[in-house]
Amino acid sequence: MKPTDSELEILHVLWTSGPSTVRQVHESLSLSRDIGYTTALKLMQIMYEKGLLTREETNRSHTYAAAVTEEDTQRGLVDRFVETAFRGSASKLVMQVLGQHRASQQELDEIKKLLNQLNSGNEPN
Amino acid sequence: MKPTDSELEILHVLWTSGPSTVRQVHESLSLSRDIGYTTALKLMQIMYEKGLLTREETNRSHTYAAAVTEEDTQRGLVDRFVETAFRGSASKLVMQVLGQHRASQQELDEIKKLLNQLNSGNEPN
DNA sequence: TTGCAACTACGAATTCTTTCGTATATGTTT
DNA sequence: AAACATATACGAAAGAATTCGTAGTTGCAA
Repeated sequence: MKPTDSELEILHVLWTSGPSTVRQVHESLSLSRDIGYTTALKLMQIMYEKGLLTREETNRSHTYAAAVTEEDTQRGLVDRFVETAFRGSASKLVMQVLGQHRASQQELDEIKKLLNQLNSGNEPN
Repeated sequence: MKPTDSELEILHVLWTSGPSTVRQVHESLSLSRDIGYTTALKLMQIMYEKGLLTREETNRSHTYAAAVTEEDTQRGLVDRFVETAFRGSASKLVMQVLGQHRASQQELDEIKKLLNQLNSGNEPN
């Protein structure tokens, strides 16, 4: 259920580029790190067996696609992360992230808007 | 550098309870899951070798303490997590967390306050 | 002082992830 | 058709994490 880091890399390519062949995924991965073609192949085969990917088998080559959505996957990862790293305290995680990473004004505004929605019924800040 | 999940469990006990013997840590871990005494011992020995724990050796038993702070550790974990799970987008992570976990009014207020600080110089929301 | 209880050290099995080499099949080009 | 490029499948090695059994030491109690 929980994708490993390598698996996440592959999922990201597929989420971003849509259904792809091993070659395409491998080329994409190669941009950011050293990885052999058969390594990528093997990873994708295993992910297929695990149900993380679907694939369409043409004669010549297979076309793989993500079997899980980015949203669902991130939700699961966040749950796990809040639990293991912050002992369940989501707000501590949020504080930590906000304190430590630059966000654009627009992003901050979006977060504020969301907060206000979660907040509806209380006097504005 | 990156503690595993098991190592985080142990660090949490030490952060919470302060310096402890293997027995004390083991008892604490036993509350939440099945784990043998020598398993806890081995984990702590390895963490000591890795530099994650310090220890004081009395004749009879050793007293272990966390060699890293909770803050520093969480900072590192967050960095890694933002990178692997959210491709570097901290604000997406924040949105996801806020949307998916209940936070108390007080926590929401704290987050707002922090946002306003990050924001100083702009018209209030 | 003899023996029991509690402790450490260590080796080893298991499982998971990542990696790649090699064998083999299949199109394509000359 | 022969040779070449490109696919897949598969086995296996290497490294990390987790688990626990066993051996051996040490303090304490009867």
